[in-house]
Amino acid sequence: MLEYRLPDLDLEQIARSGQCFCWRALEWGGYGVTAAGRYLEVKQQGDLFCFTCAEEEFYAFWRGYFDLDADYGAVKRAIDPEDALLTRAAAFGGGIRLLRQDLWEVMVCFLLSQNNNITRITRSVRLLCRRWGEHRSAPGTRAGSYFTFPGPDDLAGAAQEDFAAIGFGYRAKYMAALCAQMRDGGLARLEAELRPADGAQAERRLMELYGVGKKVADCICLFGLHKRDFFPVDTHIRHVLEARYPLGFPFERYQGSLGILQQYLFYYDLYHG
DNA sequence: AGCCAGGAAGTCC
DNA sequence: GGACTTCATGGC
Repeated sequence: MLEYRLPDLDLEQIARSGQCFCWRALEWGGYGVTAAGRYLEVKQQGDLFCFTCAEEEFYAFWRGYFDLDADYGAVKRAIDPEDALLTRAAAFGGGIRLLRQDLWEVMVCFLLSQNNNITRITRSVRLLCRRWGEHRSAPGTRAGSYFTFPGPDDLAGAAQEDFAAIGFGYRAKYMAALCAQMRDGGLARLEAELRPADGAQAERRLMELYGVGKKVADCICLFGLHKRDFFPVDTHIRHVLEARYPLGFPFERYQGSLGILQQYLFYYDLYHG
């Protein structure tokens, strides 16, 4: 059990932020986090966090996952104090961080996200993992075991109908096509192409995938490739931009952290009273 | 309480 | 511009 005091981090906000769909709220107040074949339980009390992993694994993986090397306080301080909405949004959802998630997991989750809601996406992902993921034991955690997120090769035996049956709806055909393309090294080749690419190239390449339009491609770039200047525009953000930034959002001013501000605005629009 | 309509982090044709 | 799957959600 590891304990750290960490700034600018709020587990509940991240869990509800809609950037990840593999977190589970546990009865005792902690969260079970599945990512890239690993599992961790973490509990927050104020700015004090208890992690179930060993220090070694924390530094090797989870520190990066939670993006703990980035200075979110600096991002918030750089917000124009005359921008009342952004200031309020950052105060309201200031515990959100951009997780460094697994690319494949993000691709699948956001392929599912179109015309869908967070609750239902989470449910579909849970069913996907339970059916095709690997059941592993997790000593030192309260749950004791977890299911990994199945990779494209794990899903070789899954048909379009199987995806439809776990709530994918009409998106099942996108998922089947994605799995077919990403099997047998396809995913590794795509990732090798995307990582070094600039934002525009990565976005264009992702949009070639069936079922991936600009919005989903932008989410994959932001959450799956950690390209921090993507600013996905969905129905909520579109509404905010139209209502609150009639002269245009100051994209140039916030180069380098646009994705974080997008998260603050999205979360604020979704949950503030 | 139980039903029903509108809507959900959009994309394809 | 219309169709698309399904279902949690809120209004009545």
